[in-house]
Amino acid sequence: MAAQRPRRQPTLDEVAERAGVSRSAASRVINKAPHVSRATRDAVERAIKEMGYLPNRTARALATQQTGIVALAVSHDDPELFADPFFAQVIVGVSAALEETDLHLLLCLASSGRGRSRLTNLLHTRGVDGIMLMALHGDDPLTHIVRRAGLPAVYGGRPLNFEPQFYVDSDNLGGARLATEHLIGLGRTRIVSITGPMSTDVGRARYRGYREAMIMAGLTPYATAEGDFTETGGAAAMKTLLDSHPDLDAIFAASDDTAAGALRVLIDAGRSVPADVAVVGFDDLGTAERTDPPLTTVHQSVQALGKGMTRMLVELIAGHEPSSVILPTKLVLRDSA
Amino acid sequence: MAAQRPRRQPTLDEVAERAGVSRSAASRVINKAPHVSRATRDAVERAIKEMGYLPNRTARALATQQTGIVALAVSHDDPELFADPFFAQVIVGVSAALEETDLHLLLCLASSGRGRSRLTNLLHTRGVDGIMLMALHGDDPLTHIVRRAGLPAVYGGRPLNFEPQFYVDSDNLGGARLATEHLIGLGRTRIVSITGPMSTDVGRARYRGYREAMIMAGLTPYATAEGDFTETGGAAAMKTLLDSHPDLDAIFAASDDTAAGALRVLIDAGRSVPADVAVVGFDDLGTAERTDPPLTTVHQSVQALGKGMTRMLVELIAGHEPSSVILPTKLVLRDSA
DNA sequence: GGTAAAACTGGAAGCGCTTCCAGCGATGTT
DNA sequence: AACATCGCTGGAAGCGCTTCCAGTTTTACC
Repeated sequence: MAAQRPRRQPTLDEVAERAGVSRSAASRVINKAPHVSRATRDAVERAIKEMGYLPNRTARALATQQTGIVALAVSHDDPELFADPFFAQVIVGVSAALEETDLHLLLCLASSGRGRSRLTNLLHTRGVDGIMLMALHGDDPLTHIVRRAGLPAVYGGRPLNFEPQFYVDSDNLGGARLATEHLIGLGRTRIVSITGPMSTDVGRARYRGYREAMIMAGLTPYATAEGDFTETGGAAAMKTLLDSHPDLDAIFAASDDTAAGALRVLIDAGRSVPADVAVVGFDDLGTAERTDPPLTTVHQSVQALGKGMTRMLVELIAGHEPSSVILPTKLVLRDSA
Repeated sequence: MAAQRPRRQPTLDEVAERAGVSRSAASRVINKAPHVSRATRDAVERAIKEMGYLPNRTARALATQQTGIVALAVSHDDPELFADPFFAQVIVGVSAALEETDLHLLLCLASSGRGRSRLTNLLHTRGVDGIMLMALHGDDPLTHIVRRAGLPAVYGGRPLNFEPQFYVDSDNLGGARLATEHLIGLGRTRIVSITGPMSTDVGRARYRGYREAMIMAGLTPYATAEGDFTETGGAAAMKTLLDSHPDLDAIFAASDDTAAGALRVLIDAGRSVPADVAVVGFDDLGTAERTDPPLTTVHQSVQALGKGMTRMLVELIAGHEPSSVILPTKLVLRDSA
């Protein structure tokens, strides 16, 4: 048995003929355009129902110059990194928001050069109505590609090299400040930070939050080591910090995975958490609940990020001019601090 | 400053005019069709380069009746479940395979009724050339929707209610057998299984593998409790098993998350793993390395699953008739057994 | 040099839809 | 009763591409 081939769908012409009206009339009722008499509408609607008519997306797209598709591009050298629950949450958020429109989601994992050129091509061939971009490091080539294409574009998070006109971001600065203030409130003074990569805006913002909170409290940022948001990175950083500042009494980690790595090293070193050293993480995307002890952390709503980006893009496509959004973050208290 | 609107791309007509040939000639060179003189090709190619021409996807799609887009549909009542790393891996695999074609990926999270009707509509309006389906329980409405649409479709895993014509699946049966045989080889005899949901093919296949291995070895399947692939489900099942069969000495868990839950309960109950009770899981998607002790488990290559589905779909779309594939699974030894 | 075949070409007809426009009869106004 | 106004209608011209076809030119061969 061969692959089941699509059976032919009826066309608008056929519907119109059956309803005894012109194609333009039929088109009008489908698009709920004005200037359609009751009789015409009924006739067309009956024909549609009887024939099971559904307008052909492609044809409509050609006529309206709107594909009804938006892209979500994720840029990463290593496609494995896509397995980060962060992206899953973004996608869930985006999908949820899209469900209220009649747009569909095209997912581009544009890691390799090939992936990027495919994306470039997609944009220039008008394959999508707009694009959402995630996870851009310093000067990701994607930013240039997208700007050149001149399509509606929104960013999730901010790239480092320029301030995009339209973006949604979590309040990383505020969240980091919150975390640090909490540690300070606990009476800790020798608070260190394991940062994210300084080549990213997130990394820097969270570091700045820590720093600012310390200074505001009249403390000096005690020490810092750069991590990379991963558990192993966190563990490594923790080791060097423990070497250089053995008397540290609290840690602000730029991500929960980082904190998890730190936790492991800390326990191995015989420190008890939170008694000897308090630690707070950032993200709250699952890891935080699974560590031992569970992490006090800064929660960011990644689904909200996805929703926000989507709504913003929809606005842009509709020709409006949305303004960028910073989503609030909040402290979640668990056992590690 | 307003949203940057797309600047007009040159059309094929303009290219043709500039090259001094007819539109059909220009089209031929673009599609590398035969019967094009050297002179014509050069002229057109120069014009293309000079004007930065790229063919409009939608127009081409309308003319060829091929959108160049394939859908990946994920069906789940709870969109949160999409956060399972399983899906991320599938997507990575699919993307990788797609990169060698000029197809793009449309992602459908068709959970709610609304999501499903959007998908139905997408299929019937010929918005995609084919579809890949994941994670279908017993009689997911999606299967009917897809069959009715009559588009090329491939399944990842097998639904319960019918044997799809085209699918890619992991060798769940064989893997479960492998795991159980390993436990038997360790000299364990009172081996229990925490299964997956019996409303899924995966759940059943893994159970059957366990059962068959036991019987083949002349043992009787010692006891069984139904889980749901989650950690909490695993923990609950473990408790009941520990109550009813306190002398159990090994566990085959139908997933690593299940095993993780079981592990927790086991440790809390004072049993040591693997000394008192050996446990092996299934999946090897990250969890297995993070438990304490790390899990011996059955590895399945989910990326390969994604790639396989994609290649199969591409074949189908091309009009060929691929045959379904069962991907091998293998035992990965860690510390829990 | 004459013929048949092959290579090339442009015109035109689609693909299935939207939308502009001119034309029509039915209302509303003095 | 004459006029402007409005709602409704179908014809026709797109949207930007592919592809069939008939016609023209080249080539190959005797």
